[in-house]
Amino acid sequence: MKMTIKDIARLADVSTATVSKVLNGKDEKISDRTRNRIFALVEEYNYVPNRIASSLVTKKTKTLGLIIPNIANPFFPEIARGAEDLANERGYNLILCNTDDNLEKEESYIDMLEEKMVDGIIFTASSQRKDKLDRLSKVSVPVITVDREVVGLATQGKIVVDNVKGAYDAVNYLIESGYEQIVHVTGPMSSKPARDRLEGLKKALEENGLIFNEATVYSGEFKSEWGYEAVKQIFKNKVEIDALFCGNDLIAMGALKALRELNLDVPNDIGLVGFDDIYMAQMLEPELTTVSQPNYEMGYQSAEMLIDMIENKRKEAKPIILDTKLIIRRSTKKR
Amino acid sequence: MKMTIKDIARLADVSTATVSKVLNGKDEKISDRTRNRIFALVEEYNYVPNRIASSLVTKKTKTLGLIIPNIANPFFPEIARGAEDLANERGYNLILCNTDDNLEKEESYIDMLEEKMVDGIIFTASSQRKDKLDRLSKVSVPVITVDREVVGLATQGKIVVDNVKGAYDAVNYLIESGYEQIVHVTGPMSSKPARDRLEGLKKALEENGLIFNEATVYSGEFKSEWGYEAVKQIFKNKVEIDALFCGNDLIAMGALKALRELNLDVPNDIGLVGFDDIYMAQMLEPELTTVSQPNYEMGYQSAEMLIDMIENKRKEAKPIILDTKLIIRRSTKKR
DNA sequence: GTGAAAGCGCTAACAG
DNA sequence: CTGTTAGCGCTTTCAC
Repeated sequence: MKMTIKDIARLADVSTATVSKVLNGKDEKISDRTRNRIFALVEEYNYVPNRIASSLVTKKTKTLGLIIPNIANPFFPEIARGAEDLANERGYNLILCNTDDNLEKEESYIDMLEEKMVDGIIFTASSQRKDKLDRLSKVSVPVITVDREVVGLATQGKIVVDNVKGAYDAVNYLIESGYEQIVHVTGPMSSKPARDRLEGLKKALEENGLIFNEATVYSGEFKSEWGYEAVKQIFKNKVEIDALFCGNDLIAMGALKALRELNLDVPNDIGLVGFDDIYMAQMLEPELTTVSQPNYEMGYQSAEMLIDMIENKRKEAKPIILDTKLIIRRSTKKR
Repeated sequence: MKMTIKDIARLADVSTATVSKVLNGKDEKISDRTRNRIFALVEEYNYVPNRIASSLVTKKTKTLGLIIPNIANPFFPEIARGAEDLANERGYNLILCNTDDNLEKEESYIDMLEEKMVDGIIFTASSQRKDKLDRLSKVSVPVITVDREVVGLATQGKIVVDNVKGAYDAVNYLIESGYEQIVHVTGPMSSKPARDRLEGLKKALEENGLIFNEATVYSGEFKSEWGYEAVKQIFKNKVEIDALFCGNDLIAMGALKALRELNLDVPNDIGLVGFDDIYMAQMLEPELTTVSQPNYEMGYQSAEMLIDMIENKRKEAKPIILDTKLIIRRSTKKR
């Protein structure tokens, strides 16, 4: 039978208030005798406090929502793990929500999370269109946006990576290595990271006196299938291209597969660079040169920022911009 | 300001009981007029019901716990995704817990989940030792164990994969292909899947008239690092070996890397087979022959079984044993 | 059709 | 040092 605080109180011959104080460590003025008696009873009867009941009065659930497009996408597990680790350290739990980049699912999860009275939400948005996301601006708990920021959502916390610089570094490195005809295969331009990475690419080209050509950008999805398809498409016609800068590692993986089928050697015929440094990147043959994103760190810091906001340890949430790092492996070489 | 059911009741000039009924669809005998009035108010004032409060009375949280070793391990995201999908379909949420195969963390998460009154738990255990897991047998909600069963935990639901058969098929195929000196690099023997896969290996050897030799089993961890290290270890001495059957794909990936460094060709010098068919397997060079596990399905079915149990739609939970499938790719060949 | 009232299990003043 | 009391926001009989 399930024990309640009342049962323990009765058995210990004290009031529920006393038990509550002891259990919550607010027991400076409780005698050791009763404290010990209570703990013994709790142990003996295997009493488990009902946090639902206490949440109802404290208005804190110690639960956060984590809204991401898809945990099965290798980009997100590290973020989730980082967030969960920090949350756990601070005594919070995480509710996992997969949206498939679908606005309706996003809104429905936000509703559920609010109903369950989560203390805050970590959110990787599918869309940048503020108007579509006005549901988000009505949320009554703190929200941290991670990776893909929601433009126009001013009041909330934000953790992003410097995608412009990351792409700039990568392309710069390609050019320095002697690659000259760089094609960019990337995700949808509705996504901020895709736009930022494109911007970094342009900047690097310009600074090196190369002209940017719209036609060298293949925008599709952040998936390996798209990388594969794009490469097949690109090489259907005779083209002059010696390097592929991919919007993320999944695209690069698909591209690599297609290049192999086309009997093109990486890095000798074509230099290949990805973005993200997912675990897989180092397992490819050749190992993939890529731009590493601190995913675990992003998750960890987003949870930290969020909990700080919840507990008022941080008044104003200024955006955190994390640095990327170019990881040079064997899919590129000096020529 | 946050609306409560009282506010809506007052505004609609009805009792909270009526509002509650309408909101929960128990409104057969409520007039359309009041029903509509209530819905209008809910809309207008953006009323969000407090599920914490209702959980307190209904004793249902519509929340499940998902306890896994590590979401960053590529084996688990698919399971998590499957479980979350079904949960979402049925109106449940999932709390994510990473244990790192650590018993203490497992117990602490179980405690947290019970305190938060989850309706059930999906659990991938780190250990098979029943005695150490007696915390689990005291849990007051339904538990489904996935992938790694907890021996001796009779009353609960169970979803596993036929690891014996999976391994048997793989090794049988290796032998049929002409490989004869098969070494097994696998995870810890404290894990049931590792033991079962070893059993399948033995069975296949025996049936083919080959003798099994303890010394050909390298038991370590289910990680790529171990696969790498094991191969280096194996080839330190002159050895006769023409195939590597790995306990999982991560191990196979590490092994592949080491083999490459040793200038051994896969599949010509060495045939390589993994287990799991994680997404990465098809991206390797050569693409990895492996035993596919229905991970998404496992997650999905475990959540389904669990929710059925919670809602009494399933009285007794008989174990579900899912089939594996040998996926032949280019890391093995007929010789 | 609808409402009054009791209570879910806990915390938080405040009083003593 | 400890207990009394009054809720938290909701659901659920049962009565009208």
